[in-house]
Amino acid sequence: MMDSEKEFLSNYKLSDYERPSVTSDVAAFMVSSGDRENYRRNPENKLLLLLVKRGGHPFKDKWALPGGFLNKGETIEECALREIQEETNVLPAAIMPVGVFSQPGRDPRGWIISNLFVSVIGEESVKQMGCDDASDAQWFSVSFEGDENGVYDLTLSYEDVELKAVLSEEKTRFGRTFFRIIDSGDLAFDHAAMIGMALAALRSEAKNYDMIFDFLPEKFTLTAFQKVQETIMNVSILPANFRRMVSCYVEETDEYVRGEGHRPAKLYKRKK
Amino acid sequence: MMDSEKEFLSNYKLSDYERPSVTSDVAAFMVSSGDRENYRRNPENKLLLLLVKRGGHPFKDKWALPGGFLNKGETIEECALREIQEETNVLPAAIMPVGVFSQPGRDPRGWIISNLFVSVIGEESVKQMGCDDASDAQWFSVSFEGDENGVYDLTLSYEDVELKAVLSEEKTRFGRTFFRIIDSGDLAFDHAAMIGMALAALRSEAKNYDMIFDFLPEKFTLTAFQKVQETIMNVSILPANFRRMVSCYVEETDEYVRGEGHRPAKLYKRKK
DNA sequence: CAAATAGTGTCTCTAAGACAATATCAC
DNA sequence: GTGATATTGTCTTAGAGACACTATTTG
Repeated sequence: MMDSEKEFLSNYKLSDYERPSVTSDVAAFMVSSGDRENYRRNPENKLLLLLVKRGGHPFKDKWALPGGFLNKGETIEECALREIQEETNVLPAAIMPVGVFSQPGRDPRGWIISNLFVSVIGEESVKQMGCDDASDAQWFSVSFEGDENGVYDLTLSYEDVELKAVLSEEKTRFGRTFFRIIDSGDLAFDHAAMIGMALAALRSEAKNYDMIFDFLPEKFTLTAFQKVQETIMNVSILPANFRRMVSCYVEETDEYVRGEGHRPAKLYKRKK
Repeated sequence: MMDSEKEFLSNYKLSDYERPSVTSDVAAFMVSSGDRENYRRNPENKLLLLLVKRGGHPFKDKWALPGGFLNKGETIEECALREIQEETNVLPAAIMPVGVFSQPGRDPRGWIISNLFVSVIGEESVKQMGCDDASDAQWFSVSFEGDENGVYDLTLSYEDVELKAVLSEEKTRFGRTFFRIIDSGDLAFDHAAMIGMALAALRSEAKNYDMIFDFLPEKFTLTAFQKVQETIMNVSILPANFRRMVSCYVEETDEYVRGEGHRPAKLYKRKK
């Protein structure tokens, strides 16, 4: 007879059942300001996603989201932060949970459940760390557009590497969107579907402006702010309206950006 | 030397690392129409949550969300649906993922990660299955209100059982809300925090109207629709405005509800 | 008729989109 | 001055909240 909880727990064994391995994978995004085509024109922005080239089987030489196995004593969030720091040397300010992937057979190595996160990294912090072109981790520029039937083309490109995947958008009864893989391209595992969900989560979150600050340095112009928003959402916004909408989230500084070949822009910072 | 992926996988072993146990837990909600205080007055609604009384250690005789361990070969969603069906004999139309709880030490039995889902069950289907008062599974009526400091009182009551927990609302950098337990009341594990998150997810989702239909029978009056919405969101809405807002989600039938002591109401059904 | 809910019409206010106009710099 | 961005002002429109009003039934 075991009466006390203490006694019960000291005799308790979890190990009779088979257990899955658990991973955290991260879709880390960055917005980079590209080159300017003209000395006085503002640069175009690109949305970048970090991928790592797999060195071993399975999916050897294919590209995958960074991630790794959960260690005992850490949360899945800590695991995600650790993995992204190992790849980039940057510790992101925050990560956002996107979903759990537990479909049997999704990983040929066995029973593996993956927790997907989105993280946002500022261009500044990545530049400081330098970028090793020979590394197996690279930032790919993202293009993700859907047609009226919910078929999305995902194109990821970095120098002469171009990964193309095709996804089909599905809705759950609760209105959540997820993606079914039509063509995985050269992406490992079910990571094409993960990237789709991560992009959808990123775009939906970007409406709140709050997360946009993670892409920006401490002080920024409203135009830079707007370009980041437009790049993520893949839309264009009239400057007058954008300024009105974000006015309650930012406050002026007394600094300006000069020497750009046109009217100087006031620098703002996040309010509160 | 292993060159082929096939060869690699046939030799691959996942079992060298310790692995966590994984569960799916479900916050199953129902809206019941209570008694009417007056022969011609419409009944008040109550939001109900299904809890099970724990028969064994740990947390023996405390109340918990229904849930159980993930089996090999099923997704966490299938596991959640299976668990809710085992407890209620009802298979919900849909479940919604809410979050993953992986804090070390959250379960005294060991390393256990829990996937939380919300499900919505129609009053009709529960009534059909009958309700066993001697069962260890019971529907508790929910009260969940916060003050201006983000401190929430969660009260769950069923007959003479009253569970009271206190939670503090926290925001992640990405604007997600979660809850820290101040006082767990008589709820097992970290389930008080889970219930808080489930309620927040339910309320946020209820804004879309879509999920409200899962609480309703196939044909319903607009007033019934509105009461469900008001019960979940804990707000009150002017009928004229509510009708305007939902008009695009419903379509008329030619049936009426008569004999209620006042003007008959037209029955509607979900559009498309 | 009284009590209650069912259902409609319309005023106002606000937030977002469109667009015009002005301001200011580097060259 | 020219070419570019920065910044402001205002018209319009869509949607939500408030509220007054009418309609219909049962006891």
